[in-house]
Amino acid sequence: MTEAAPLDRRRRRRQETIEEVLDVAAEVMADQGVAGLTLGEVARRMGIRPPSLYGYFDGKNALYDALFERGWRELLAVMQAARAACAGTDLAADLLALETVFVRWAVEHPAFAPLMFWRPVPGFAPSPAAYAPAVELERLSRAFLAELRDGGLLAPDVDLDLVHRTQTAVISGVISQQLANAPEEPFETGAFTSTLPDVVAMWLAHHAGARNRPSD
Amino acid sequence: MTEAAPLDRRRRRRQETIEEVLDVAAEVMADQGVAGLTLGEVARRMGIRPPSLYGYFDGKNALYDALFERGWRELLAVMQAARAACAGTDLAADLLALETVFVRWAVEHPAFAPLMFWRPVPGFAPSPAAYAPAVELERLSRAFLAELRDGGLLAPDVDLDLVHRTQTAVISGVISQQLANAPEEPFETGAFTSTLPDVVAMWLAHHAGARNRPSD
DNA sequence: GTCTATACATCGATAGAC
DNA sequence: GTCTATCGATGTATAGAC
Repeated sequence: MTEAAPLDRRRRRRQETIEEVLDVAAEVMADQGVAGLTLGEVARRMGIRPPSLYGYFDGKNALYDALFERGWRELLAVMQAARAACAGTDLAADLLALETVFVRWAVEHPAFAPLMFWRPVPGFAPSPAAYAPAVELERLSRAFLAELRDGGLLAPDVDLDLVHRTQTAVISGVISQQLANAPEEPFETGAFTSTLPDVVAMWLAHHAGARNRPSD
Repeated sequence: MTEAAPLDRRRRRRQETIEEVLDVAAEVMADQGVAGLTLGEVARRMGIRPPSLYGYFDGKNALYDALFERGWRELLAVMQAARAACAGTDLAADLLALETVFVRWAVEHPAFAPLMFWRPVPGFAPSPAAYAPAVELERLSRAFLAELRDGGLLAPDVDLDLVHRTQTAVISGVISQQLANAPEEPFETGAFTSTLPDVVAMWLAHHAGARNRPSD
């Protein structure tokens, strides 16, 4: 009682501080860009000195790694919730809804998205642990593609690997163009995010089985 | 004779030095990433001191600006040459050929592409002059879209603005995914660049007029 | 254990000598 | 046109107070 409890409190407090560092670091990235993150600015906003941060993160790249993992973990949670909320009666509508959630999260988190989808930080490569939620989300995405195939929306003999690559390409294209050319536009009226229904429809039609083509 | 000639030589030599700075800066970006460019490294590789660079470029952002313009100017020249080489007898083949040239240049210039298509440098925004070749290339691209429409490959009442946005989105998506996930893969066998025929076909089919749909 | 204080190297940038 | 000298800011790391 006199030993375990304080240790837990100490650990919890340490974890809270770690979360605060990540919160502030995300704010700095939002203001200065991903590559504009500096430990000094994080420490300044927290009211501490830069060396104190080394008690929680082993340098700047470790902080990037934690931010990379947090971003993918949040996006994974959002996508899992959206997947669970799918009605299942209209797979095409579910597909567009899921892609909408994905793109919306990306453009509404412009501080995280470049770190997660591009490689803006020289010398930083995410660790396998930080990659884990991204891998899990890819597994989820591939499972939904199989559902689309089994539901008759994709051709029965479709190459799921090719389909997955074209899907990530067109979706990441919408995100990249919106973030690079008009990051201030909201999702609803964005010049590129507003093309998402078109893009999803063209992707689906291209990989559709014969029974779903307009001519049938 | 004793005045004009030396002045020309001086100007020419100065221009040669400027080009050398850009060459070396491009090498540094290729090695260290776009954000990893430093004036010290450029000066070191040129055998001069960092302050000497200020005689040619007004700071680091001006160097980025010149690199941004040079990249778009090169890409514009490549695209103009490809456009002139088009046979014109098969517009769909010409389209794929042009997009192939575009994507190939991007993935084969990984040092320039992020600077041109993303925003990896905090605090840097390209000047209107540096944007000029990019604007010219967009004009060229829109003109070709009108040709596709007049040639019957796109619907007669197609929204050229929307078509242009979806086109840039899907093409930049292929480039972004290839550069971010497998930058070392060559264009021919890249996991994402190899989907380019699929992506171009799905884009074209989506915006095609009725006479070009498979059912006709 | 956590923090402050401090030192060190490197970066972009400017001023002024030659 | 190039250099030295120098500045402020930054990332990294160590020493030592509490």
